[in-house]
Amino acid sequence: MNATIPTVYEPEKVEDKIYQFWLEGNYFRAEREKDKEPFSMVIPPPNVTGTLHMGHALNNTIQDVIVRFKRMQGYDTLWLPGTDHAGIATQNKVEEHLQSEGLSRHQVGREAFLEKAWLWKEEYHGRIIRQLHKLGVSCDWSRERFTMDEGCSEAVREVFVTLYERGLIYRGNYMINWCPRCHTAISDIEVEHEEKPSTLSHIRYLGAGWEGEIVVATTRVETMLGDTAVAVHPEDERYSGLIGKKVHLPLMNREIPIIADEYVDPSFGSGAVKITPAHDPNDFEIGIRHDLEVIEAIASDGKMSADMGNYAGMDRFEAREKVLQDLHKQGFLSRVEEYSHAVGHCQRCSTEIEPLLSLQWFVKMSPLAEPAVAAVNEGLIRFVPERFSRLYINWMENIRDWCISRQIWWGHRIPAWYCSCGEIIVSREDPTRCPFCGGIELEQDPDVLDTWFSSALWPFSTMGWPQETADLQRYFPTSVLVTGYDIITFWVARMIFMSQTFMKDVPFKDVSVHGLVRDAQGQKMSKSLGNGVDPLEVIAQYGADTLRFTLITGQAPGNDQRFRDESVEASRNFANKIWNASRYVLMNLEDFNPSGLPATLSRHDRWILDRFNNVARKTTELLDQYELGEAARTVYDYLWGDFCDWYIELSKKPLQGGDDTEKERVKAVLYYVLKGTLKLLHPFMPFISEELWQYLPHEKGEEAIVKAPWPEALPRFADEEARKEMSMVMSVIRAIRNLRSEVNLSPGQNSGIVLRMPEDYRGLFHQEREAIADMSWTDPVTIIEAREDKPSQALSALVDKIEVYLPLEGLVDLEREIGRLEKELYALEKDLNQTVGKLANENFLRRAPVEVVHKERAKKEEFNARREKLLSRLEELRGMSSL
RNA sequence: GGGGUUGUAGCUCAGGGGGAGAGCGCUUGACUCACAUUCAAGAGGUCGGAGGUUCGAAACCUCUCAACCCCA
Repeated sequence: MNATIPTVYEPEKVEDKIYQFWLEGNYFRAEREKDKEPFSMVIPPPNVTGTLHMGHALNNTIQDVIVRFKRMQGYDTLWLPGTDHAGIATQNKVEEHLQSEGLSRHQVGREAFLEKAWLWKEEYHGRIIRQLHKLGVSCDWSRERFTMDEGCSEAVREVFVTLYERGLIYRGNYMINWCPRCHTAISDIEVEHEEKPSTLSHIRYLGAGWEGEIVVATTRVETMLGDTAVAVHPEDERYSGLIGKKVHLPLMNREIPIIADEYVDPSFGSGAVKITPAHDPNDFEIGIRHDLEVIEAIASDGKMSADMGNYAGMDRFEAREKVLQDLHKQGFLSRVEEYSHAVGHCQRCSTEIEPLLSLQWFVKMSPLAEPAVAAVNEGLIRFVPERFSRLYINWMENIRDWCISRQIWWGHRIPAWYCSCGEIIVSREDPTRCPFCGGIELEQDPDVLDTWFSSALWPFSTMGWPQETADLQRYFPTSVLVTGYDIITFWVARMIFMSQTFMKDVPFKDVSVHGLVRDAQGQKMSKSLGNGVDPLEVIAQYGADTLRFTLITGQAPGNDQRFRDESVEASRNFANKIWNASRYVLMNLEDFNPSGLPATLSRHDRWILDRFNNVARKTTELLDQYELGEAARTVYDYLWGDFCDWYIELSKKPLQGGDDTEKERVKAVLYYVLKGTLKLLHPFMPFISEELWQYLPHEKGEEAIVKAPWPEALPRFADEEARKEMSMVMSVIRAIRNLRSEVNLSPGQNSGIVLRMPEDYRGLFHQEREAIADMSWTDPVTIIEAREDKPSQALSALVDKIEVYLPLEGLVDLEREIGRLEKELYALEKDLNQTVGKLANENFLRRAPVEVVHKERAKKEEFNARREKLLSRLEELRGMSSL
């Protein structure tokens, strides 16, 4: 059977089969096991708009690593999956689709449109779930949720009504960000600001009833049609006499007042600002303070409104040009200059947003923000890395009310009804008659809620709230949330205050924040640039484990990473390395019955067990700290460097030529270490580790690695002696290889080697003679004592107090050898001087920790010894060359 | 304007108060019975710049330059 294992790992033949095996075994199912500690997470629900991108792949891989680790550690784990209805984004997609059939949503009608949207959702939902399966994530699919399913919708309704009852949701006429293309209001954070070249136009407003003029500057000329004041700073002496007087508004034939407000920056431009309360958030605030008239110059379709005279019905950008021309013609344009300023764009469709006055629903934020800030300040919630808590707090402390109504159809419809008597009814049940007047002519608000409103409830709505469920009892609050820094304000912040309000608790204890996946050039992956790498294609070509390992090792907590083909190949090679290391072990494990480790172990065995011990401890610590990249690299280095390059190589001789006890011993160690290593690897590379696990002989209760117990560092395997001795032996082997390569000896070309060393090293090296010979392709290895003669013609090296000689009668290029040794001496003396300098410093001796001083002394001694040996060797060679 | 991140080998990046690291690339040698998706050896860096703290700084602090990001 083992002979049938291919020499190259073929993920495509393994992954689907293994995932099926896990699903059938119900390994991902959270069982509310009372005897275990709970560990829970909710997935950041992917949008049902499209397909999984690299960011999803990273986010979900991180979560999967964490949850698999915890599951193996014996926690009662729940990872709850689901998807998000993504209001505006999905609606746009469905509308686009309709458009391709020549239809608009208004032609189709609300009901039919929603039917289409649900069909869309079904299709893309299925696609996304299949993609997550491909990634290998271990979610509890029996608990999958959707933000618009019945339960989540009930939660949304409950929250809306309760907040309304508490006066925390209100309807008001306020300045909102309007997307003329999506035809809906959007919240402040859905606006993306982009610096753009533009022009700053200076317009002359002539005094009305007084001589003179005031010049105001604006980038949005067309809004002047809606101006209702000119503002100056109250202490600006230039204008002190004019406050309260009026100016004539050009083109519109209106007179508007000159007002004084602290908001005005007197150092900017002329120090006078035109005020358009209907089209600028700051102007709106000033309008309220001064009780200014509000004139809407631009309508919600992005065209000039009906009472804008000549400009009525004109597109806002067209109107800008026209107004500018007219001002110029009539002599009101003082000058126009180049200017760069930030323009708001719709996050979903990139249309320039228009600040508009509108009747919308809002969540009153200040009472909610305060405890939400406190939760982080008091450490109830911990951001990892810590710096993201500052970002969160900064945002929360400057928060404005949250506009939650959206003028679209796809989403949770606002549970508010308007009665002909003028009253508003907000209710948990759909009302049939008005409780105020008894009337039955009720009309539900046509708008739906911001998608993030339902996402904000995700950690508890998915567990059954508002019902009191066993899952809530058991798994809430969740243990950790894994998310990208780009949605801390959108999502994380809102979950925190909603959870505090309705669950009287934080939604999660830790927030593990990761960065973005960029392309190889460091640019953000985006559809418009076409530089996105499809995770599914990477999986198809290299396998899911490879993709996962690439994403995890490329990652430093909270930092962006670049996705490069070279890294993918490195991970693929690593997977192959694991595969072949396991093949080697399996090939040697025929007729092997696991029965624990033997009592007597060789130095090599003790060494690899010590190494494994260390790696298990370090990996566990790093995973506990969400340092996934470091953890993965730790396993990589150990598996490739220690296990493959050294232990496996060292095991070959005993397995081929050793006696039965020796063979059994090495097999037992190989089996033990490989099993442990596969376990350490499993969270990162679940498929290959499970596949190989299935090939290994099983002990009872070990039928799947998913459920195998996480390796712990065992004190009895800590072995400093083996560590030290092997380190010396390995250094000698490296030194020999080095010497041989100096003279281009290939492994096939045998050579003897002579090791000269002090008496107390001899025991160790006699025991390791064979290993040294095998690992450095030399034979015989001769060990002599310090007082014995060394070979006359040889290359030499020094390891600690051991002299290594590669005898090469008549073949030594003396000049070259002298040059090599001189170079070594030079480097050595540099180190030595540094150490000597330190030790000559009294402050160092007095203040540095004792261990450091000891270490420095030992270094000096070692360097000196090496230096002396090098010098005498050089002298000798120079003597020979002068002959 | 406010806040943040990054700057370490040719490239991409880890690391981090006490002897500069990895992968890829490059040079040399090897089809060595797990693996050429491999093995062995090597070259390559005053750790962006300047001050400071310290016995000791590439690491901590301040300033500075550069690139990027978020918020107003």
